[in-house]
Amino acid sequence: MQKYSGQKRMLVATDCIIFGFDGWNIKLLLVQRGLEPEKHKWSLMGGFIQPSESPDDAANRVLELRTGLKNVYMEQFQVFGQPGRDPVERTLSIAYFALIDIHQYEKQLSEEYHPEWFLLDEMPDLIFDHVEMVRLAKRQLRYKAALHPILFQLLPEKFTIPQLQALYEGVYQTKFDDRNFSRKLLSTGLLVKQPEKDKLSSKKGAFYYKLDQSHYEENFESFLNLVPNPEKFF
Amino acid sequence: MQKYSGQKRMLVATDCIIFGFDGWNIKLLLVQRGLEPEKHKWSLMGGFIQPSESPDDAANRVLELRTGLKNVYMEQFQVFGQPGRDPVERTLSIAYFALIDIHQYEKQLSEEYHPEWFLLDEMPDLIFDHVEMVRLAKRQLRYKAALHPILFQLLPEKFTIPQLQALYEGVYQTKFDDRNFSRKLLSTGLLVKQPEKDKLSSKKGAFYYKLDQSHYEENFESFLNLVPNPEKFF
DNA sequence: GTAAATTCTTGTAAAATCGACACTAAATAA
DNA sequence: TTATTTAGTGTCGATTTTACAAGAATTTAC
Repeated sequence: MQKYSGQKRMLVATDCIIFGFDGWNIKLLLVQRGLEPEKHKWSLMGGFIQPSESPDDAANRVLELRTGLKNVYMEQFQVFGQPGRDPVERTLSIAYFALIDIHQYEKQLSEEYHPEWFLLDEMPDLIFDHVEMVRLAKRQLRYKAALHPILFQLLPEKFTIPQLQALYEGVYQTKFDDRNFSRKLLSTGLLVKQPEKDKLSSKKGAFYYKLDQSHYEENFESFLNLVPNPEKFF
Repeated sequence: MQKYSGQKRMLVATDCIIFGFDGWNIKLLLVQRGLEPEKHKWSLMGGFIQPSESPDDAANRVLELRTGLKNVYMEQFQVFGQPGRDPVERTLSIAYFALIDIHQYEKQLSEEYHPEWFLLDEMPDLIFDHVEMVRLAKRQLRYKAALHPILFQLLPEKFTIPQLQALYEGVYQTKFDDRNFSRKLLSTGLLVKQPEKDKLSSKKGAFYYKLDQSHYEENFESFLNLVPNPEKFF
């Protein structure tokens, strides 16, 4: 194999900010780092890109290895590459954020790395520049979710409108008008009403809905307006 | 220096899709590749990241080296990292797009690498996966410009509303209603009217405007609506 | 077993925004 | 002086958004 001479190679990793939603709060999945330096300190889930892998492959492999989950919504959002960010040696990190249904995860939990969920405002100190990664991932999540229906990925297959609203309110840390929210949501045509109600979280009970999958994929690019004045939140 | 053992290092480059606007059409600045393989074939402007540089530093250095331009609007938008994308050896590329005032460029042109401007639909074959990079950069440009006032970066300091409209029409390959466009634009409060008119491109002459720089920076995150039904164009 | 309480969902009306089209104004060319 | 071109403002109806009200389905309290 030919080589480009006189150039310095470097390690490249992926790190993934994994968001989950437990019905009340947004959470973040963290692990304790398994190797020196900073061993046992909390960290995002990451790993080095292998020779046969694309960055997306690597991010998916790491996610599956650590959580057992496949086919997760994941999006590359930024490269972190300050020369000194990893004190051991020059390492570039491609940051992803992933959205998973927290309950689906609990069943498939991989025990080996004992990951834990943290509330966003109870996050421990993280290694390297991971705090900054989380900050930008939150920002990116707010940005993207203001325009596109990605937050559905955090809910189970069947969910109620009040659940979805609680999720939006968690992401934007504010209250929305219930009446307008549900009407806007239904007018998108993304939801398919189910015959059953969820009777756990309220007296009256709210009907379950599913995503209209084909409609969802077709209209993923078009802009929603579930969040009034989204620029206020960036 | 400690090392992570058992991991494969790789080359990391930046490639930059440079957009310009000549008053009528959007153009792309390309160079002929200076090293084997594919020497002399057309290519985006790129270069390897050096040990002391962040990816942003590298992208700016390459841009200045090739065009003489500093302080250019530039945005990282995607990592390209398929294992076989560079046949010589594993190379990751962090893709940026840049927006420059084509006339300002012409004066500072660096002759060494004889770059050339190409119309988007008269683009030559490019090396590696650069055609795909350009495709995604165009898409990203349309996406971002539908929401945020980035296209101003392609115009000189003083410009007219019809010029700006021509630019938007070039990006989206469509006609907008002149009357609605200018009214929307003025209502953003981003523009400061100048006393002089541009008398070159029309009989009546259109007033020059400048960007209100502080207003521009403050409101960069808020969403515009200069492009009706933007989702149609993605 | 009835009334009160909770909360999900549909209604309504005012306000703001958007888009289609008309028209005026400024300058030049003939 | 008149015709021509084109920049920019006006108007109005349609649509969308927001704020606030009321109705409907349950469950709990007594």
